[in-house]
Amino acid sequence: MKKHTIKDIAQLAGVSKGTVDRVIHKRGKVSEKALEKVNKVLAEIDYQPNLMARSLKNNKDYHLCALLPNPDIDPYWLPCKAGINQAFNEYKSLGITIDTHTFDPTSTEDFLEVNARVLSLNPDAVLMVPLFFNEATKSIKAYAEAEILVSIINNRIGSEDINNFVGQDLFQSGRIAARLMEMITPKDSEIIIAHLDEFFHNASFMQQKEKGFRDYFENLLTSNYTLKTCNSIESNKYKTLFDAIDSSKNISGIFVTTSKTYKVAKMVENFPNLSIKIIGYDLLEKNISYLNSGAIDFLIHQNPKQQIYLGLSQLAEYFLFDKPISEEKLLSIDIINSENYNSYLNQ
Amino acid sequence: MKKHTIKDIAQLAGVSKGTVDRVIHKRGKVSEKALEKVNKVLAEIDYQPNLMARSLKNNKDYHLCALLPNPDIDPYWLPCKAGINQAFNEYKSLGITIDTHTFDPTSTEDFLEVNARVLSLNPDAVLMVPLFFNEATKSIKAYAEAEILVSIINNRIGSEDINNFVGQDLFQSGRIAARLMEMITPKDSEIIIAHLDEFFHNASFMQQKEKGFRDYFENLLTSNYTLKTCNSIESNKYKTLFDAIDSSKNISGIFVTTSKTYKVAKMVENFPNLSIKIIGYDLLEKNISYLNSGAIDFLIHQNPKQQIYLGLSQLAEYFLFDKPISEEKLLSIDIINSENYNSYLNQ
DNA sequence: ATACATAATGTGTTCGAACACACTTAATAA
DNA sequence: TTATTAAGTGTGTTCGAACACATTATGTAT
Repeated sequence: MKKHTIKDIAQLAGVSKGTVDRVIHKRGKVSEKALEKVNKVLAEIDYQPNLMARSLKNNKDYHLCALLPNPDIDPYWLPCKAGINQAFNEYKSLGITIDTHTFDPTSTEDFLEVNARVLSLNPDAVLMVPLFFNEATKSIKAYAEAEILVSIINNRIGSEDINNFVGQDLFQSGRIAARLMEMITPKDSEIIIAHLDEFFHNASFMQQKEKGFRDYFENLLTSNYTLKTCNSIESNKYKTLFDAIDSSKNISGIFVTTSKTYKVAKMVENFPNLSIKIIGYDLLEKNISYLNSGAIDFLIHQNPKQQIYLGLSQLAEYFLFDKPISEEKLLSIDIINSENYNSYLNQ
Repeated sequence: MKKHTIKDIAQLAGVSKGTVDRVIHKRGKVSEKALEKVNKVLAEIDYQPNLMARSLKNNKDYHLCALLPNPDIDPYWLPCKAGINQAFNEYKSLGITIDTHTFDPTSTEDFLEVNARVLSLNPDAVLMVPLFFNEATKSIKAYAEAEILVSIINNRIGSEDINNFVGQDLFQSGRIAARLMEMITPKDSEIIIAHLDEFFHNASFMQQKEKGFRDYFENLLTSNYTLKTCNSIESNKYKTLFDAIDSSKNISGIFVTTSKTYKVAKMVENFPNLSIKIIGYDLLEKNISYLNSGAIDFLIHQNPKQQIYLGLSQLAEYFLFDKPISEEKLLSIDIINSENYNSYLNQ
């Protein structure tokens, strides 16, 4: 398993390295005889170009922009900073620069504005959380026209100009929650699917989870749960959810489709006589605290840190080593309880 | 954030690149005046050597050996092949070769023999599953004397000559199982901890899981489960476990500390009147099949593929880019049910 | 002052791929 | 026949770090 260089091949084929180079890169200007000689050698050996040398010769700096919601407004995005740093440290000595731009997740205007700013920086690629469908589609088109690669994470939206998606299968995520819920609640009891989010843009993602959740229970032959959906928003102090619990004293579980699971855990404290199991999303500090106290039973980990790290590293390796970018990278969907959350925080 | 090269630094400091090189590598033969000038420049800028150039100049081939139990004998190790391939493909163009050596997990002699063979190959590093404590310790010492790096995965054993461990916290893994078991079994019922393994060397690892499992239940204030330990081996058709279930009609759960969980699921089919929850280990085909049928409730994923991949890639990046090797890398401990196993198989 | 050692410094080459450029050959037109 | 073009081929340089080697300064002994 010797390592062959272009020089080796040239010698074996009895031509110069220039000719070998032209054959390999199909630059033409090669006689049939020479082409044949080189191809014969190439067929015999397994030529693997030295990526270090290639990359050194190229010696370009690549500029990536990460575009995500402001973690101060939605703490779900907090771990992303660590993911970006990890990618930054890994690739900074290889000619990759990464900078972060955050936008207000409550404002489509801000989203567009930040995108315009990023576009004007003319980076080589953008990694974006496409929170708002219409605005994201528009921005992505603009990037494509400027020949800027676009990867998206967390929320899958369709577009021909997207090179790469990293995230989870939300429908399946709902099914996982349903299976867990089935295991810890009494048969045929009543379960609430709670959508807690002031951000309307999350609607479609919450619904995918709900669909998966309902799908699981609909296909259960051995039991007959009652599922109720409840939309509830903070500005209303989540009154709809409170009323739903209050009116029916038969609720055994609540599936919270967003990271605001801790709000539900807190609310349930008002009903000490009820035994309500709670399954929700994301390793926010407050969620973990309720997980530890037993108020929350399971969390599903959407792993924003890993999402952004994988998205960035795919882009970096594409530029540096020509590695193909996978169109879609689905992360594992992690089930979290009070005993294993710690093993994920240190990842 | 300009990229500085040695030539840049030389120019800024008013010396030659040779002098800068001597300062950076502390090779001596530099006058105090020159040293000062160069250090001043180095303090001002953030010099990051170009790893591509460094690695190209080095242009060494590094040889890694992976040493693991034969997957045909213990299917737990089956996914490792994919992990090795992944690392191989990632690093083959960068001058890393990896070859795999398997040993019979029932034979300490074979383990020693394979280790001797690997030693005679004189690789740069060995990634080993140290199945047998004494024999592994001995082999590791031999590698260290030959100045061969040693990483271990899956089973942590202590030794000064080990550079790196990748695996899981088995005690915590037992606690996770316990928490799950608590959630799906009635209070104060009887639970069996089943050690199913013909390989005596696994004893200590099974015991760590048992300790964690018991630790969780011992610290429970609100309930009082009865835990029984049961060692059972195949050559005896797992009769001890059968008798344990048969004698007490009050068993609500079995925690299987090995990947042979499917054996227990199969056995429980003989007791259709009992409702016994089963929690065990590893994504073997047979285990997944019982997970789908509902006979197994949870599996804990020990992720052998990821373990071996991470171990190998740490070694590769150490040789190629001088990245420090972390002494210990603890993987997340994944909880698997019938709905999320698929998201792990595609990782 | 000259010879000679040693310290200090600078220059040149290498790694492999990529590509610019110079050169050779053959073919065609004037 | 000579000039001209195009096709084909080979040579040389670059990327940045590492290090061998050549060269220059500085000192000490004779």
